Amino acid sequence: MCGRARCTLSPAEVARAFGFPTTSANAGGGGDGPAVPTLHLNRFRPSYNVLPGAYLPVGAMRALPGCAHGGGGSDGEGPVIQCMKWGLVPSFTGKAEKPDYFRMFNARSESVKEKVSFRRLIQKNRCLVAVEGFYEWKKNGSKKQPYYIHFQDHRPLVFAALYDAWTNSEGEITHTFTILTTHASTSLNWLHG
DNA sequence: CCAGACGTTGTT
DNA sequence: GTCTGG
DNA sequence: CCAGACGTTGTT
DNA sequence: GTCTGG
Repeated sequence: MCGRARCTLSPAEVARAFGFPTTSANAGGGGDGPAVPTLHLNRFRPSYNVLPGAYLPVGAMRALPGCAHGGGGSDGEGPVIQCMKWGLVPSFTGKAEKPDYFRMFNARSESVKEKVSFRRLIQKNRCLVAVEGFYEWKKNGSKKQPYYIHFQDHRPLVFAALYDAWTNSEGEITHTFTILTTHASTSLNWLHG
């Protein structure tokens, strides 16, 4: 499970985590950055306590509708880094509804292909999300203790995710994503009970 | 057919 | 948008 | 997911 | 204990 995370990664670190190219600090003269198109990165607020409803940089392979494959190098295709809100708000959500980012912030990979709300996104709406780590709470009697999960070498974690776009009654488009989960690794089993 | 839901966790 | 329940 | 509230009457 | 809000 993952419902709370830490992300203070720079755009270049995010790009590297996704395996996307970056500009060299030497050549540019102003420090390195993603060498792929970016969108709305200014909306990202680095935080040690990111929760659903907040923006995170997401990596995707953008393909414009109507140019599914074989188009030549238009800027509507290829890798892109875009800010999206954590917590899937499906495109079919009513325009007047209040978006609920907490209802679908995770999708079980074991069942994602069977779930009506997710399966339609698998082919064309995959994306990646990079964070430094995430939090799990352990119940000790009546108390809850948060633990921070991360790699010892500080390599970012890269989650598989699915995204969608929702348009509200004002015509504003909100991009959201859900992080795929899987069974806990054996080294984290102690945290799950 | 139409109406209504569409998810996850972790638990005894 | 797509599946389930009635 | 966690944190915090959890209500009614009758009013400016 | 259970629901709402973030």
